[in-house]
Amino acid sequence: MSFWKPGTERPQGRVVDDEEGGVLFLSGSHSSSSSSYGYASIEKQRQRLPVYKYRTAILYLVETHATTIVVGETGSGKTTQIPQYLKEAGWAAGGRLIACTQPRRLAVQTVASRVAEEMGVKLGDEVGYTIRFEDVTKPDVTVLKFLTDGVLLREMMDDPLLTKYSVIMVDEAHERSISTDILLGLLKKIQRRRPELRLIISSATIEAKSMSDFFRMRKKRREPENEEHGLEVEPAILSVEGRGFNVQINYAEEPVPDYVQAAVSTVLLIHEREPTGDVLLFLTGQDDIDAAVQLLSDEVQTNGKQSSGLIVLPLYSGLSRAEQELVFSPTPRGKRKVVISTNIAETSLTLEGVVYVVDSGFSKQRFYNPISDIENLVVAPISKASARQRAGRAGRVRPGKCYRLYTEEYFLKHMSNEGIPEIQRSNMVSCVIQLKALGIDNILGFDWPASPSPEAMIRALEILYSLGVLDDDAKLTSPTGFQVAEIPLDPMVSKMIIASSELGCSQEIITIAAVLSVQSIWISGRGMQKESDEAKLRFAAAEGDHVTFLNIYKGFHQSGKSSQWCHKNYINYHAMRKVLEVRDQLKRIAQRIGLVLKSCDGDMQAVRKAVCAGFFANACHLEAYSHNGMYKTLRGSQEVYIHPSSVLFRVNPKWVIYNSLVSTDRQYMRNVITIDPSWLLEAAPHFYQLLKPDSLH
DNA sequence: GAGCACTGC
Repeated sequence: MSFWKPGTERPQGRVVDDEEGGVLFLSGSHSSSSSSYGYASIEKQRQRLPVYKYRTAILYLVETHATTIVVGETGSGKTTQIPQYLKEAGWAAGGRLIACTQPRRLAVQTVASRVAEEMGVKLGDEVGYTIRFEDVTKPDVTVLKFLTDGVLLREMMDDPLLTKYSVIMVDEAHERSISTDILLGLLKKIQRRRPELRLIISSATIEAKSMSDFFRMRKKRREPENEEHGLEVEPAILSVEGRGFNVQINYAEEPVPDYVQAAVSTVLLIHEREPTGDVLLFLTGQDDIDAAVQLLSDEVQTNGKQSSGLIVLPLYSGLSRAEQELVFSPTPRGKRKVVISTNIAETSLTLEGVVYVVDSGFSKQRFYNPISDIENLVVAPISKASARQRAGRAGRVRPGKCYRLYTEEYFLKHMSNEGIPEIQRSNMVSCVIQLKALGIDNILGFDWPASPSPEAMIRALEILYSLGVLDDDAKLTSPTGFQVAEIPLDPMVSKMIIASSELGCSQEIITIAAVLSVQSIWISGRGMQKESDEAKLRFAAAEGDHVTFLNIYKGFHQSGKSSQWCHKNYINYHAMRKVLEVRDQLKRIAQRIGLVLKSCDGDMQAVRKAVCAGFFANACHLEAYSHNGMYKTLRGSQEVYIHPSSVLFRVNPKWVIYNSLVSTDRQYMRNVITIDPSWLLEAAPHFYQLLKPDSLH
């Protein structure tokens, strides 16, 4: 094991043990084995959670502070217990509600049902939840409401001050998702108008200090509003220890030249030298993972003796439901499971039984370039916070070990403390329209927990202006702007839907919008390319991918929404169910905002014009001299190609519009449709007026 | 002839 030096034993050997270790939030004492078996009443179990001994403190802080920040590691029980404490203390009296937000739907559902169970009530009565497509609450009965932060943002459109809530707990704030950040910015504004509202920001990392700075109330001269309420303006910070076990950290002695290879060797070393316990290996994406699975499987084949007993399983979101579920099956006696995963296992999924974590130090991250208006997925180094989170995955059942495929020096000196918040890595178009719809006029002056770049904001304003969603004063136009804001999709898609109402093809366009909003309706898999491609040809339309989607939807509908039909045609049944759900929601919204639901009965010109009305900015022209299918974007003369998965691949029509770009070695257009260039001037005269008329021929 | 980290309304 010369490649590795033994882990540097830190004080208490905790996961959160680095140079900032002693700061303020780490309570040293924690029970290392509080899990016990056998019967215990729910009440006893609740009292055994680390958060229980802070119950009085938390309630006191919430009573006396506008904002309370709770730093708690996984297993502290904060998410399930704090809402119950608040209810027990009377915060839900008088028809008020307590809200607890989560970034993900699954978490909302599981936490809500757990809390309902602990309280001995039926889910949907006193304890309920709301996620997109599912509202499991009862008016005047539900007092504890769990919801995604996105849903709470939507609720603000009807009730900007969130008047029915007495306390709002924003959980997992350290993940810094876009909707969490918007929510935090808006909640800060609400606090000024509603000093009686209490906020609890719950986070797993030590970033609490910057969060505290953000929520510090400025004292206004002459009107010490909050002092009248007897509230502290300074947020309170409380730290609750977790219930994880010690994780011993090991670093690479030297930087590794190839992390996939190093990861595979490390897994084999663990298998050879360490006692039983499953291994979780973090890589960046499907390519890495498939390569590692292959290398390990080869090893098992050729070197059977040492590596027998290894069960190697890949895990990423693109896998089918059944393939994903394999990783949760219990490891047979005498075997060792190795799960090779993307970041999905860092936050979204929890694997029990993991004792060893191998961390490559990388993940795929989205970056947005506001100059080219292109979002890219890039393999980038993770932050210290992520590294700790990954390591913690080894300490859920018993003390574990984490092998970092980078040096300690690299960790200490070169890794950033926190990742870049998503809002600084994304296109801001949806964000801007949401704020506008909530009446925030001065978008550029909005007080964010982390500010997006001015370039990204300006680019978003430009795009929204060209869509006719914002006017010269950057106010929402009526009705288009307000309608776009009501539709929970990218504004370009929303604009397409609105245009389809006038063009008489809204039934078709709503179907297309629903298909575009799911990841992929095709079954992916390396072994079945050929069959899958042949199936695609059965639906292929000369106009392009959007019309092909219509053909598929029609076939699915005519089959009676049959899963066998999907299977036969290499179409993902679950994705199609999702399409139906989204389509239903869009239909309801369209009716509510006064759009005409109408079918164009096969007039695909209307459909193409509607696509044009939303996506005119993505128009491309085939280069005349090009023999390899090179297109240039009209707007920026960017070099782009039709993606091989498109039905128009190798067809290469002269004029196309794409739905999105995928950047690898080239820029590929995904989901492409043919257009007539004269429609561009019709759809967006202001946008294309500078182009010479002859350039459109 | 290529490939989609992960969420969410």
